[in-house]
Amino acid sequence: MVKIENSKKTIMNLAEELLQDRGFNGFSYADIAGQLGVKNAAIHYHFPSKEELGIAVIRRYRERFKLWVNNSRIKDLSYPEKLDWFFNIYSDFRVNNGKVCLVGALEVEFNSIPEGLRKEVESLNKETLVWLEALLEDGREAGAFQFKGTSASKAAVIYSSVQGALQMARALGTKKFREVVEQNKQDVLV
Amino acid sequence: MVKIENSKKTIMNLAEELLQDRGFNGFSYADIAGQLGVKNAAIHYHFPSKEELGIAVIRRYRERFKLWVNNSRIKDLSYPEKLDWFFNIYSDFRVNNGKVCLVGALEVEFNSIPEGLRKEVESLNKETLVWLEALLEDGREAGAFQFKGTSASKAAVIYSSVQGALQMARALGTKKFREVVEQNKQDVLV
DNA sequence: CATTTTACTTACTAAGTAGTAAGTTTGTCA
DNA sequence: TGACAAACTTACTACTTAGTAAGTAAAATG
Repeated sequence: MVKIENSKKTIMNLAEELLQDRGFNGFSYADIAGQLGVKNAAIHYHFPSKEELGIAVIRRYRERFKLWVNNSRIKDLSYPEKLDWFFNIYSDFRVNNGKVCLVGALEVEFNSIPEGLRKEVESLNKETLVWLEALLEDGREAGAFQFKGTSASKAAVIYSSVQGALQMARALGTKKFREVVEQNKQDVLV
Repeated sequence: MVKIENSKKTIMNLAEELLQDRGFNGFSYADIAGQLGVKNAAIHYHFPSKEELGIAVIRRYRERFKLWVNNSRIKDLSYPEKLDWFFNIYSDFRVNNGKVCLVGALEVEFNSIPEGLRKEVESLNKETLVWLEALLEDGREAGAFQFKGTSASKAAVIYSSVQGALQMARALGTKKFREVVEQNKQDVLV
């Protein structure tokens, strides 16, 4: 018997990577078990269904995001620095094996994933937009940002473009992703 | 024996819809055969492998785009009208059963689709960006558009954001997609 | 030390996957 | 009318999928 240390966490880490690499329909329990050197059923012991595994991964991601944005290390940054921090989340995805955003990946498969997963994706998407919208709103009032339209619609453009750019970079390379980030920054920084 | 009229075309139409609805790994030959009322093998007769079917669909889409942009009905439009035409392609996707962009869908699955398909996606993505970049470049010179940065990077932001917004609309609704289109227009129109 | 709980393996099911080979029906054309 | 090709069906293979039930080994607990 092969024992995994910190089983649940390790399985979720792998599932998260696979999700960002191939999407929900693109990986199987066998992929996870294989990489960990255990049998399929060992994964089912910790996460009876694939839906539960997916939900656990996104729920953890949501918690992580909540912790980050409420952490003083990020809360005390200037407005442009906060925006940079946001872009860097996705730059790290790109650099780290060409991952895409969890939200985008699961929304492409939205019509073929379980209900519970869809709800989690919706929540994560909303929470991210709410944070970004507040940043843009406050930053504009403080004179750090400038842009036309509402901060809600500008947040939607920025988030959706970063999401799309991570996907585009799969076909066109990292340079294309960086182009999108730099253009977005130019578009809002005073 | 059930005969399909215009078999190849009908199969490609269905495959395109399924691709935009669930992605490449999200549909099977059985889905197509079932909807057409024929057997699996009938699909294999026209498209021996799933890769060939996928390639055929994207190649046809590329041809269609080429024909459109070279058609006088679009070529003779004003710069803002051309931009509107571009956005309307994707608005139609959204309205028509919440489809997403072929490029985005296949780039999410990029690491788990056949080689030949990846090359087609890359080509379609490039061709779209080249057209949009030229529109922005010429429109800016003519005084119809204004934006910071290069027309290449602005084209990348617009295209990736529309791609991302179609996905986002799956979780957050059509309103969110429209928000992104309107914001993009405000960002470039003088 | 005995018992129970945790974390796995073995062995399986039922369903779905792409793909193939051989046979059948139907329309076309010489 | 006969031959042939096009467009299917039947019947199958080999493989992968999520998920389950029963058994085992090791660690924790009393």
